[in-house]
Amino acid sequence: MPRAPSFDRDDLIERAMALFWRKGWAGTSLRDLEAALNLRPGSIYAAFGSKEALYGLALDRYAKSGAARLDRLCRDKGPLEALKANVFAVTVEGPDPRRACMLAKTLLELAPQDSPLARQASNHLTRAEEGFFALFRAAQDAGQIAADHDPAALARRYQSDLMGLRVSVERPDIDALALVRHVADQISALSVSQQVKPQE
Amino acid sequence: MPRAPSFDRDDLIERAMALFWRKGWAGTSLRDLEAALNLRPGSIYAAFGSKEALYGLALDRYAKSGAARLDRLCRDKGPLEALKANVFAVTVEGPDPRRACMLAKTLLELAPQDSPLARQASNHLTRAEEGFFALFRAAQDAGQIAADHDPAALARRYQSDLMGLRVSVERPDIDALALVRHVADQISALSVSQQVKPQE
DNA sequence: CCCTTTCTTGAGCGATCGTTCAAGTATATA
DNA sequence: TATATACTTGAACGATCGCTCAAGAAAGGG
Repeated sequence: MPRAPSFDRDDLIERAMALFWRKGWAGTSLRDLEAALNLRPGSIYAAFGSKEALYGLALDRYAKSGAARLDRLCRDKGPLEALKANVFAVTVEGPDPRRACMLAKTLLELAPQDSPLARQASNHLTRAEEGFFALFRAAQDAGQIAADHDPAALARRYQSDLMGLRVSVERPDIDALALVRHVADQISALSVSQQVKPQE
Repeated sequence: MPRAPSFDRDDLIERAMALFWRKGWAGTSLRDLEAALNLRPGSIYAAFGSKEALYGLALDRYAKSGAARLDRLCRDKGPLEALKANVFAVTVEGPDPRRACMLAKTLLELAPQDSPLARQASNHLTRAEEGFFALFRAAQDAGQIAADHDPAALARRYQSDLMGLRVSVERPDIDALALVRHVADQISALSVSQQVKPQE
């Protein structure tokens, strides 16, 4: 049993994720990956099989780290404050701010060509929405959100708002903080009953 | 002065726009364009100069048609109802529903590589936001929106919400109508004073 | 009619894409 | 130390990319 691989597989996926996230699927060439991973093409294909498979692993890694961040925030601050803090975390704070969601970018780029990666991204988004739902329901159970709000609707809306925010903050000429605060304040406003009923 | 071009330039740009919008910049090859425009490469380059120049014309066309739709809605329904109707028009109704905004797709795909097309898309988004601002202010002047709302903040937020919605509705497995209604209802709720002040 | 001017064609350019694989290199076991 | 078994390398493959250009086709003016 000779010769172990000289690289750390997790570290490679992490670096591939950063590259794919920033430059997109078509914008990232195998040559780019070779440089970022410091690996020759043969090694990349031996380790991951294809560019598509590596992208899939990067997607999984991205989704997992997002869920982990939300869990951490919830343990520290409780459900409602976690949802609020998460908005700031993915837009104006943190190590990777001002970047659109990788799942959204994947969906927009690859859904038109029916790529399995688009379905994978959509599945991750569904699971993320379920996570938001759990937090909104917990917040409601704790009395932090008025009883006449629907946690499922809030979760759907929260995710949509987050994606819109994260597209917006990629623009160079926008007041990101003001926009993010506007969304965060609306989450705080959920503590009181909604003002206007949905129209028939 | 012999031989006029056998094609309608506006029609070509329209068809190129539809293709670029759906498949993106990198996802649309010159071969795809040749087929969609029924033109050989020489003619395309004689007429437009480059793939990039044609994409730029498609972006302008896209932005212009969006502004025209909003103007039309405003004439028919007044400012606030136009903003509401526009949400439905670009998501669940119309001839091109369930498609993300072409400006947003351009921004996400090309901003990382500092393409002039990304700047062009961002400029169009800024002008669209100014259009939203004008309508929110008009609605406020007409008494349709409570006085303590800031039209600039509403316009910024409206655009962000719209981009989020339009990413969301590209997903196959989402209740688009419920989500869109949630956003539209919130616009209706602007008629009453905001409940919670922004935190310091 | 011919001539001039413009538009149209499509073969094919160099570059780059994702990918393969035979050859070389390094390490644990015997 | 010798051998077996991986891991690593990088040249190069066929396909496709955006794009060019010389040659052919079409239409008004004489």
